Amino acid sequence: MRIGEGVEWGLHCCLTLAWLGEQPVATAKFATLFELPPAYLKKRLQALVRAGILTSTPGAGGGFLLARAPERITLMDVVSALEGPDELFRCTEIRQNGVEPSPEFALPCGVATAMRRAELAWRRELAAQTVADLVAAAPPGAAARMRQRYARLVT
Amino acid sequence: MRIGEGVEWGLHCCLTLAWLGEQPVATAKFATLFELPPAYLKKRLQALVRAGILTSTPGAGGGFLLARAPERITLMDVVSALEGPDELFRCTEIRQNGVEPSPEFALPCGVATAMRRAELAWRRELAAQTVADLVAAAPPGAAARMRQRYARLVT
DNA sequence: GCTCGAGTACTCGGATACATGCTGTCCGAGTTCGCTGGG
DNA sequence: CCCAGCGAACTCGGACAGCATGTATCCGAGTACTCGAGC
Repeated sequence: MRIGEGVEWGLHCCLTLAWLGEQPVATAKFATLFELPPAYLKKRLQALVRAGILTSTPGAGGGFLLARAPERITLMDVVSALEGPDELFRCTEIRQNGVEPSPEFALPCGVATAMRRAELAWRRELAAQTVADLVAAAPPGAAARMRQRYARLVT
Repeated sequence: MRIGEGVEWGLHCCLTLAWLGEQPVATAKFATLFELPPAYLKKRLQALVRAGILTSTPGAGGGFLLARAPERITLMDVVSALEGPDELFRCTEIRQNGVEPSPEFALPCGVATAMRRAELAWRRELAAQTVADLVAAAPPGAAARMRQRYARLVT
């Protein structure tokens, strides 16, 4: 029960893209910025492209770009894109094992319902926060510092 | 990002123990009831013992028992006992990589804060529900059916 | 008939293998930029 | 001086290994019950 690193990477990349503005950022740039394995980072960013969160432009000067405004990218979007649409808790209906079918089982499993209630609270909270909120919550000047850091990187 | 099966097993076992009352239930009984691998199920139940949720009595006629009243066993207890105390989202502070230390980093990471907020909502919802709530939410007669099912098993 | 004892069967407990999925890496297809030659 | 064409470098994209965690299993230590012999 541990969320993959890709989520942290993806969120920081989205936040960086929001800070930098319109210019495409290549995988290698992100990998250098955060000291991450370039090939695997690219794999995760491609998942964000498939989910419609990022757009990718090939060729020299290409890279990744936010597919839509930061206000319209929720943390839920990023998490479900990188971790899959599956739920944390998967009910295998063990209550029905070893016993003949019963009309009682038409009702949803109480254990699953309880677990799903908690999971729903998690997803709701994730969906309520956007990349724009991350931008707003960052300390003042953070965007400028990242832009400078990025510019120095190109040199 | 998938919760282990042990959580589902553990919750159903706790619920069953609450239904059955005071009599200890051995691993083999649970395994037969739910058609689960006995050895592995035992391993998971032992984790619940270590967490102080169940008590175990060795010897013939032994088995597992709830360590305290169902009202005092929350889903959070069971989940953290079986999945470990670690958090879903682990911040590795990649924001600090590849750049000299800065006073900005004294502030908590915004990405981690956002993720933790969602995770806190999840844990809060888990802590708000108890095994007693599962008992109350079950359809009427479920406890009696389980008792009968268990009695038939002993035969 | 009652008590004591050893034996037996059953239980938990921890140490040991296997499988799935996350992590990490590689090479190939396509596109853009820059340079060069000609008009 | 301007333009077209070619080459090269850079980019993404998907297919291929390695490792860690979760899953599954086995054997050993300890305890309660049971049966039998002795009193």
